[in-house]
Amino acid sequence: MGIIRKTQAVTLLLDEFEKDSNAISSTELIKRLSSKINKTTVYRLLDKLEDDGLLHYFIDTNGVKWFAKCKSCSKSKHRDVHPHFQCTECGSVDCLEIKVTIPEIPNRKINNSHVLVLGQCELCLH
Amino acid sequence: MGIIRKTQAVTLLLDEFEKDSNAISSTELIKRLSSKINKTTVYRLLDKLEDDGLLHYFIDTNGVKWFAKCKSCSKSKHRDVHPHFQCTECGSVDCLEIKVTIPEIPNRKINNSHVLVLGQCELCLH
DNA sequence: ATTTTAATGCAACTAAGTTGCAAATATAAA
DNA sequence: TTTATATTTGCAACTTAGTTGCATTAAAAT
Repeated sequence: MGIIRKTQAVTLLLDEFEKDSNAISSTELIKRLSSKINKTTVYRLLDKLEDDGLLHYFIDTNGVKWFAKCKSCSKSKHRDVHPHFQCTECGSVDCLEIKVTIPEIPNRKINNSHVLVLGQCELCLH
Repeated sequence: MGIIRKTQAVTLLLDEFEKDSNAISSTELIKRLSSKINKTTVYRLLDKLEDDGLLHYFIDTNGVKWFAKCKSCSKSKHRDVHPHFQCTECGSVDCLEIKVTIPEIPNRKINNSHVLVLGQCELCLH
């Protein structure tokens, strides 16, 4: 079940992703919006927006959930096929445009894959 | 800080990984060992054994932490470079022997990468 | 304007994981 | 073999992320 009504909370939440082109963790979002939206609502909206193909998420090596805007997903074809990058210094996360190929595996059917690349981001490199 | 003394708890914990060649989630381990080892100890040992290069872990798309035996890791060179596979039907997880290549990315330094492949395992395929 | 139905806030809850500290136990020393 | 010392363990209490049920609010449809 996705978003049906365009409420204030929906607008406020999506605004955060306009401001910030990187991925945002769910806890960070809850902090940022705490004065305006209840955390329960934030969790529920994130779920729904992910359902609708407007956001996608993935989980980093610490178990933290990160959300980001989808660029070319739809409700039916919602594949966050792109890898994500996390800086081991500042912790920031963003989406990568590169393509990673997973080889076939005998006796298994591959449906999807999640790739998280760890390293130093542009800012922390200098 | 790694394992210094070979206690009963260490033996019991490592036994679980002998019995089960697949990866085991931390919560599953805590359940299995609940009558013999306190959960605090289980968490602490998992940390230490990971430190020592005897176990490695990764996190699945639900945020669940899975541990597995290392085959060729050491304390200094502890890289779980291999991808992991999770069956979307039964939820089981294991280590893959395949090699996945991550291309260079401009303006970033790649240190490591985590690959999780999702699909149907050998058992669930039939 | 009124009705219908989705969305929200709140409080209480669950589950995973952590912390501090006292007691137990493995190892080294005598 | 016993004693000393330092690591490991269990316990209880805590933290933090995320969830649930339900009454209230606010979109949107009539």
